[in-house]
Amino acid sequence: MAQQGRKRHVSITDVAQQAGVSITTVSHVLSGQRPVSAATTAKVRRVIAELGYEPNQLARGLRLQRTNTVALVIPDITNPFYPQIARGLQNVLGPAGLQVLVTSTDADPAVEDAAVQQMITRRVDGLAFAGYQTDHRRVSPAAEVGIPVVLLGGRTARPGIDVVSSDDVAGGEIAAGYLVERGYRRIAFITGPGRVGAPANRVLGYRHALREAGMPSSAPLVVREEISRDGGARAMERLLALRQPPDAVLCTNDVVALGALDAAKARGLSVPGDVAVMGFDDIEIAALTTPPLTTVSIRPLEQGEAIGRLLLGRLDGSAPRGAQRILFDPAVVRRESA
Amino acid sequence: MAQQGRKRHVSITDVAQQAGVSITTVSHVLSGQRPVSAATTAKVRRVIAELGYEPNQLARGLRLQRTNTVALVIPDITNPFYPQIARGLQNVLGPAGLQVLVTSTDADPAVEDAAVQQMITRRVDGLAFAGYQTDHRRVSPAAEVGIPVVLLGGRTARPGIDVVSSDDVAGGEIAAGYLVERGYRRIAFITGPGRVGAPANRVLGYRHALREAGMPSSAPLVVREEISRDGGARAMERLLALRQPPDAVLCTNDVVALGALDAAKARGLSVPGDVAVMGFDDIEIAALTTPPLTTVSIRPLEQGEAIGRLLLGRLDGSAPRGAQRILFDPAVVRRESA
DNA sequence: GTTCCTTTGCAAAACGTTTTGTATTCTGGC
DNA sequence: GCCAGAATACAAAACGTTTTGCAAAGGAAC
Repeated sequence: MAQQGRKRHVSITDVAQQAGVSITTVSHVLSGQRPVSAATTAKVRRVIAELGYEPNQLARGLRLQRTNTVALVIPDITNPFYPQIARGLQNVLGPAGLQVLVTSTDADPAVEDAAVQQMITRRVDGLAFAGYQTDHRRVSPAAEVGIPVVLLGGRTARPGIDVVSSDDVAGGEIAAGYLVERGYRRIAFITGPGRVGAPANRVLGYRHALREAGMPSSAPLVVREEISRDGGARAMERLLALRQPPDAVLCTNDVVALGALDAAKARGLSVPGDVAVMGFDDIEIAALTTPPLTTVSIRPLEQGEAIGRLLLGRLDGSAPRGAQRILFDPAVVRRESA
Repeated sequence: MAQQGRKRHVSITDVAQQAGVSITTVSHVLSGQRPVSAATTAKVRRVIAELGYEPNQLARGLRLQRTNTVALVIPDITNPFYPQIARGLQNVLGPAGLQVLVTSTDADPAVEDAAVQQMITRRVDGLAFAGYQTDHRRVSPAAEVGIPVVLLGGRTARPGIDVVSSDDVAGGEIAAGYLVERGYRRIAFITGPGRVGAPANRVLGYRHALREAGMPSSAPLVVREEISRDGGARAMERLLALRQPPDAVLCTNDVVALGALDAAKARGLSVPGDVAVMGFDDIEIAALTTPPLTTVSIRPLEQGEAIGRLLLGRLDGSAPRGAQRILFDPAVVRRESA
């Protein structure tokens, strides 16, 4: 019987009837938009409490042209990066009464387009979008009808669209800088085969930092391998076999670092005593390796919060006219491997 | 300018005007609810395409009393279990045109109640709810107004509310059965201090399986420790110090198993040669330990899908009247540690 | 006692759909 | 040539709000 749901939803009309006033008056009591006498206010409030009335958000949205809903369109909620984004978003949007509609697209452009379209028909108040190679064309239908859009991880500036992204170049610099500071003299980098995207940018930052420090950062020290645990192990073996092996190695992500750790262990080397290892991304596993992995966090939670603030700013009109681009400096998470 | 969004939303009225027909006709063309002449149909369709018209889901929902939205209320989207649920849910709901509204509550009853209330005012078509100690009272306001509800992980039968849950007792049985089958003769269990919930049920299943196999499953072999990596290590040390140490140990979850692995390694024992180790939950890390951890998956993705199907069944009325309770048998994920 | 504000409450329109009842036109049978 | 019935299109109501324009009532000033 609880299941049956015989109880009808109570509407503003019910309240008005029960209180013996017009729905206008009820609305005004609720919004304070126009003054209502104390007596009437009290009566209406009592009835509202008795009946447990809550305004229908659908009708409200239709009238107000505002749904208090924000869309989050991402490649895959199952990738641990995005739940953090979602959480950050909710952290700042929730207190403002907004809720989050999430869709995973598997980074398929057709699915992405459909999702954006779907969100438009639902009249979401804002859209946070992340693709694989985040492309502003995916979201332009939303932007065109005036929905505030924030792109996550866009590589380059977009025409008039806000972007939140982690600064991978800075990340490479920061990581390398940390190692330099800790006294390592020969710092290697294990990266992927590609020449674009986060891995490439991290190498860029690494090179820059080492150049500044007057240390070598090229040829034998930068090794390209498949981005995987095995790839990391193979790369590490190559580095350790060098005539002048590195005393520290930076890995383009934590999984690769895991492989590097494997290879070092296989050679009987101690980490960080014989060779330091450092990763990127601070995935959950990083805290659980032996030794626990020193890594660089790209602060997804804060990125999510930044997206939320950006959206909120657009909604209440407090944001500047032009597009904003918020870059996050990654942060070193110091554990024991470096 | 893309940002400005001067383009107004196109409504059914615009289409009707442009096509020189009434909005009724446009609606009928779209729904096929009543026949419309071929000529008119063609004309209307052309205009719709030209204008890029898509019905406003808000207005639609208001009229139809159906929003094509399902709420997912969970403790924390950041806990890797729930994104899998979310994904499973979307997998079955998406093709039916439903979208998912997600909220994290941190398992705070006040927040949970607010979230459920919020979802009701949004007139979601269904509600999937998971709490820490999932309690049906949290969701009864929704059930009372006739919103189909599915509880995730409820421990006992609920009055008329569908439940999806993993069968922890069966999980314990399956895990222990697997070890028995592989020839282990002295099987221990590391569990938490509590006497209720998943850990306790797993122990129950384990006991049952061993009793059936005529093996010991009590006193020194079941050890209670804090559920953490360190706790796992301490428990394992106690087990290994026994006069008759076990040849296999089951851990109440993967993190505890990680600790057990640590302790075995510290003693210079090989896994699974000297002692086998097995976990529960199949978290991401499980595949990355050395040796990779054999564990038991509670199949969260499938649970999410089951929730979706349950909800869909309630929505299209194809479900039986009574409440359903779907229990998932966990599945052994065989790797190398046992 | 009239006039003029101020206070208080209501009626009606609008948001964008779907659906029902009805009016018009067409078709064919007689 | 008329009529029944089918085919086609439309007007209007309803979903549940918020907001604007007005009207009624009350009080103060003259």
